[in-house]
Amino acid sequence: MKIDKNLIGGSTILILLALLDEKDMYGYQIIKEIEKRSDEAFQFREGSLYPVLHKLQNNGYVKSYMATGDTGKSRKYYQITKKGRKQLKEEQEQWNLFSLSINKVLGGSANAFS
Amino acid sequence: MKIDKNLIGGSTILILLALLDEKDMYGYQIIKEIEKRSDEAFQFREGSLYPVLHKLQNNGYVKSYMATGDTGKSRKYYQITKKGRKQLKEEQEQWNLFSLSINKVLGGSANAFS
DNA sequence: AAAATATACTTAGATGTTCTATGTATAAAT
DNA sequence: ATTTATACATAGAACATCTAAGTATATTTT
Repeated sequence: MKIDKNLIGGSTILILLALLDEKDMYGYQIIKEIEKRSDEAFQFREGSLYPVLHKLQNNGYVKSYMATGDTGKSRKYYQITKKGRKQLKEEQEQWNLFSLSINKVLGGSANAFS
Repeated sequence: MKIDKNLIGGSTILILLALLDEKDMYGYQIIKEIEKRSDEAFQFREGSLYPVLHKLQNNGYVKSYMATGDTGKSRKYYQITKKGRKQLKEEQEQWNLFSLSINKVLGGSANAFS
């Protein structure tokens, strides 16, 4: 099953910063990695992802550099910054609280998660 | 802490249908109930909630009726429909998968949820 | 009694975000 | 040689939410 786009929307930045906190990655690689890890539940298109990466860079959460890897292709790698790591921590706390709160609100419902 | 609006956005319909699956409620009551259950983490404004209720009604997920309760004030109660309950089930499955997938993606990160 | 606050619903328009669609270009596979 | 996968980019469309304002009644405070 594919997940409704506007569920994912709010957590895009969390996902991106979490991945880049592991290692530097380039855009296309991020798309493939997210697909793989989520068993295809999350699917980003380039037109959706790249503008977000640019926004992250404008906000100072990541910086980028060009590099040519083992292949001949030139790639734009993104690297998380100190400010980005701080933001990541904030986003993780937000996610934990959000997830908890949803369960609280649905908790009153007798057959939630039935 | 208050939760970032665009995290909540994607799950608004899930929350509303889950509440209305418990009992009929009117708009203002829904706002207060969500605040209470989430310990103020979720805060909807009227201008955000009412249009969503109207959309739910247009989609046939809820129907509404006017009623004057114990007070003299006239209120518009919303009631979930059969179609709405079907949608609720779908939204719950989506939420479960979404929540799981986020954890999968973040799972690779050494200090996720640290 | 008057004023202020809480309750209750509504909508127009601004804002913001994502998606579609399209373009460019190279490397690998058929 | 042609197709597919890789790789980045952006304009404009489409969509959703929020702000702000308006209306009206009931309750509480002064």
